[in-house]
Amino acid sequence: MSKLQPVRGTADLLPDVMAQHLLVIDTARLATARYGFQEMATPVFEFSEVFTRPLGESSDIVTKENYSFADRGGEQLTLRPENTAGVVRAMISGGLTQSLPLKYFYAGPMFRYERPQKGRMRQFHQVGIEYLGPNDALADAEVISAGARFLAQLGVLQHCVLHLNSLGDLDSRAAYRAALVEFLKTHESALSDDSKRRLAVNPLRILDSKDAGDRDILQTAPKLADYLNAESKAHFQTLTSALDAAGVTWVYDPLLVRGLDYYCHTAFEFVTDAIGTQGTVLGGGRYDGLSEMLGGPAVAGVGWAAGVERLAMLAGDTVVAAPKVAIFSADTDTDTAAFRLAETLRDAGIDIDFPTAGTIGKKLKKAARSDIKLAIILGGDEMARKTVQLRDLTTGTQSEIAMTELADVVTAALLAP
RNA sequence: GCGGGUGUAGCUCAGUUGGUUAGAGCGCCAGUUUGUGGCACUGGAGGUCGCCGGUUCGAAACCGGUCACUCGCCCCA
Repeated sequence: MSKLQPVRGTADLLPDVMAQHLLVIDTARLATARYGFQEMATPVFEFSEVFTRPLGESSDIVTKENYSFADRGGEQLTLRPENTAGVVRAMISGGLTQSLPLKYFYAGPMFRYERPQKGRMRQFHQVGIEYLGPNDALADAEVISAGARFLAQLGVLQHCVLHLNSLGDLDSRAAYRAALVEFLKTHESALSDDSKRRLAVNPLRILDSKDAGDRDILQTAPKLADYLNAESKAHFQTLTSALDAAGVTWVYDPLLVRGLDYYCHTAFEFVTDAIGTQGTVLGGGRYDGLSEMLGGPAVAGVGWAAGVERLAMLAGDTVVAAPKVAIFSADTDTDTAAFRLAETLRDAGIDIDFPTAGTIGKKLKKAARSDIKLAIILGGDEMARKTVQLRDLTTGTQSEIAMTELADVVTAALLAP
């Protein structure tokens, strides 16, 4: 630590930014509540196995990306890099498999040890939903619709494109993976270095390689859609029909994949090009294999997570500060009475600022530059007459109001446009 | 983890081929105005030039390292 800085990849959320985050979170909470998703929370850390067991062979994630540490008791713990595993763990450890289906909404910080970029922090924030129990494609449709509704209510849906793909069930996936590996082996020498490594570790990821040479090779590669069995095709058909019927627009993206073994059927992402390379703003899919990989019963699930920072950037400065009211004591003699008046107005349901430092001139100067719109001024003369001066700081108009009428007059003034 | 760019006041930035006390605008504080803001004028505070080392008579400037930010790659549960 040098020169008191926040830890790399973390940031303070000062009120302006916090207001944007809260707008995103509140919008998500309201939009998903309309579908019956209920808010819950899991701990920000778990036993490391909760996150490592479902990952299988997959590479860098565990060793390179997790924030892991041993506590004083020697337990190996990890700060949650995402919330789905925690929610499924909560379902298993709480015996909630007796109460299926479950529809959960969550919001909170996540942690990944990565190189920070725009829209990519080491501590970042997500909102998300998980729909546990049904394996029906209509559940997928509902989850995706909830995501689209959330983005629409936030006012950013028009900047996003919904990419949709089907990974098929376990059998379909395995068959395709084998065919893809066989094909790519014949072109291995022409693949990029990164993709040569992926071929051994996570071959499906080669499908979304950014390397131009890789993309050429993929032109003639076997297509995932050709390896879907009848059930998998039916699942995708049901989903897309439901989305079309509901007016949710989407594009088929055969290269959209998920590397981990517990994913199946639906994979989707809402993507934007408005905020840089980290353009996925909300993404999710079906994860029927996850519960068993965590040691629980077979429980199907589908859900999504969305990045609060990225959405706040997309939504921009849509947060407007509410006008405020402040009380100013004109003399030290009236300080106590002004303080009491502030409490009286707060009792009446009005938000009141009570600036204390400096002369009335100083205080009004500060107030004029802040979001304070109404100034209530109390001095000796007003005290004697049981009145106050009510000054509108935007227009400069001022009038004397009887204290008994003050709450009503202020309330009316705040409601006026 | 890999590569490019950038670090000078709270913010946005000047700073000549290396030269003596490092500047501007905005913001902040105070006064002109001891019961009333915005405007104006006057004054003031605020910097180890990210940090460490090197070259040099002399470094904010040149070189090396390091840290941070930023853009991209890897990864993206």
